[in-house]
Amino acid sequence: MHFKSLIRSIKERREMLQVTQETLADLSGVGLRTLKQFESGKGNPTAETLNKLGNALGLELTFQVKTTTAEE
Amino acid sequence: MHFKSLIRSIKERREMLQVTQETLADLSGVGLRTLKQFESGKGNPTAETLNKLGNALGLELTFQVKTTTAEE
DNA sequence: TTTTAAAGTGCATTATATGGCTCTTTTGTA
DNA sequence: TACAAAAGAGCCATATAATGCACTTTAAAA
Repeated sequence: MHFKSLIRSIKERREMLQVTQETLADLSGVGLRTLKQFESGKGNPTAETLNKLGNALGLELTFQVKTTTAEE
Repeated sequence: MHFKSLIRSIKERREMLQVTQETLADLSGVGLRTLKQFESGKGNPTAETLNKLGNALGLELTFQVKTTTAEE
């Protein structure tokens, strides 16, 4: 699934800030169980949930125009 | 809700490309009913649904680091 | 090692997103 | 105006996201 990269962003940012899943769950208002699911590669988060997590980590969920440059 | 801006992106892009809701629904695989809901300001789309719509429109769902005014 | 905090999982319940069908409202055009 | 296409909304069945609780696994420190 595509949101894997979104979750990766969450996880990387969380770890960069040295915040535990539990703390992030508390700060964001997202259930710990839910956050664990995402970071272990499962689930299909809603925009609201992604926003909550993003807000707590200083990340903003956006649509970017895909520039058809080369590959990655 | 925050995903309003995401939906706005979808809608603006769709209209810019002169694609109807129905066509976008077909192209993206998202139900027409669901797309209508979003564009009329309701609902809480999942990452998967946002991705489907984004893919059909050349938009990519990403997390951006929030820069408060000046930073690098 | 042993201990312990953090992370991951199974199960059950509740809340809600999805999507088809149908009808109404809005909008653009002749 | 009138008409047709597009957009919006109500109803509702189904699928699944969110969540808590209890348990297991992992990893890092003592």
